[in-house]
Amino acid sequence: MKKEKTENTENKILDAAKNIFEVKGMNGARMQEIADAAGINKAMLHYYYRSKQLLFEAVFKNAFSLLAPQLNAILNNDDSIEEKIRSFTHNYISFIAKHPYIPNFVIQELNRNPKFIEKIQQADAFPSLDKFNAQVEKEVEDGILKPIDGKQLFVHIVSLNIFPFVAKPLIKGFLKLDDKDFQELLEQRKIDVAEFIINSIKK
Amino acid sequence: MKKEKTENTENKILDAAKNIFEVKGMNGARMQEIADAAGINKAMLHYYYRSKQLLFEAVFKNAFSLLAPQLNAILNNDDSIEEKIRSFTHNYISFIAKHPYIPNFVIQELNRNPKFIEKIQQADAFPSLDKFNAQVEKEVEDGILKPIDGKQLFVHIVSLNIFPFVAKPLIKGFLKLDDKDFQELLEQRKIDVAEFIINSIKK
DNA sequence: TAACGGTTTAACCAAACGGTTAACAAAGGT
DNA sequence: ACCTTTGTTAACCGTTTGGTTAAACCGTTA
Repeated sequence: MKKEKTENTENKILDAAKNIFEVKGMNGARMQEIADAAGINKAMLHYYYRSKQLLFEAVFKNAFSLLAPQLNAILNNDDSIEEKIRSFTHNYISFIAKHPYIPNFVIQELNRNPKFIEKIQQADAFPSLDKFNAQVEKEVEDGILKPIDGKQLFVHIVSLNIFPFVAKPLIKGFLKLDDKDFQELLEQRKIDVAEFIINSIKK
Repeated sequence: MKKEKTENTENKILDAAKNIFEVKGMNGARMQEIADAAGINKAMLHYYYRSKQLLFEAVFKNAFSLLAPQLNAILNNDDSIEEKIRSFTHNYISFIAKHPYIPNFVIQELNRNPKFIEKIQQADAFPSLDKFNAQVEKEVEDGILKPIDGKQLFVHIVSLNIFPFVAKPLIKGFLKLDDKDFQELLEQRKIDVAEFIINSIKK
């Protein structure tokens, strides 16, 4: 039937485009390459998405919308800061292991065109730090945490969790690790990173 | 005189290429753009560097050779771990503020072509972690530090220091900061990051 | 001053690129 | 049966790309 065909082709395109764009970026990706990966004619890309730019934006928004809920989870639930750090660290590293190209893709493309973040900021699920900041402030007052700024703590958390994925070749090089060693390092970090953070901030 | 002219042109090319490549990457940069920025004819690029690839590699090695000594400083001097963390954090953030495009450039291009790191590993000044690891082990034994793996500590340190530069647009977006706010956040991190790490690992 | 070498330029080239077109096929409605 | 809409293809198009070429430029030297 028509409808099924349509959805199939559209999804095949988006899926192929995702794989190519996430690895090669906007500048490195070729429309012909995406068409080949999707097993269709190049003209179909334009039929469904009009231009490379629009196809790319569709892929980018998809990738970003996978990332955002992970952050929202830590920012807006009712756990204590300590629990949030533990669960986020564990979940995030597991999540990225399933989507290894997303962090680098998002960061690379946001650096290429920083205005993208403004477009996305207006979207529904864009994470807000307000609750997290207030919660840190309260736990500091209550004597649960040592004095610390919520924003800096947030940057600490995302840095420790995301950077190893973004800088994988660099870290593999410095530490002289093969792929297996690196995987084990990440596995160990699911525990170590949370301990490391909590160790530092808890009274 | 001939020699001076040569050096001038060669340097003008390398300088222009650096500015363009570091911002746009290998795929985003255009030879014509580099020639324009250098104020010379496009053919000169090929006269001096033969191909885009070779010009790019010259730029990349230059950038990497600025980064490496920063790491060697922390890894191979005779300070205590605590002193190393303090000086590295302070110096590194200052250093990158002067060369803001380098971390992202190096990481982006290493992800595009992970084999680059192998070429560079054979170079003279490539940092080695051996001394740092041994030192961490010793300070743990001596009861100065809580038990921690040197490799993980190293990843913690570089993550906390480098990631904010790489993910600048992302962090600006999440924290709703303008450029001035972000600059202040980085300035504050020169102190906060070292405190944060030491807080966690010192007995 | 004429010949030489390294340097620089304008013009050119083939390939690759994103995008368009026109014709055709398949499906649905009437 | 016929027309309309939607989906698909091959061939094509203009532009941009990295790279080349042949000739000119210019200080040096014999």
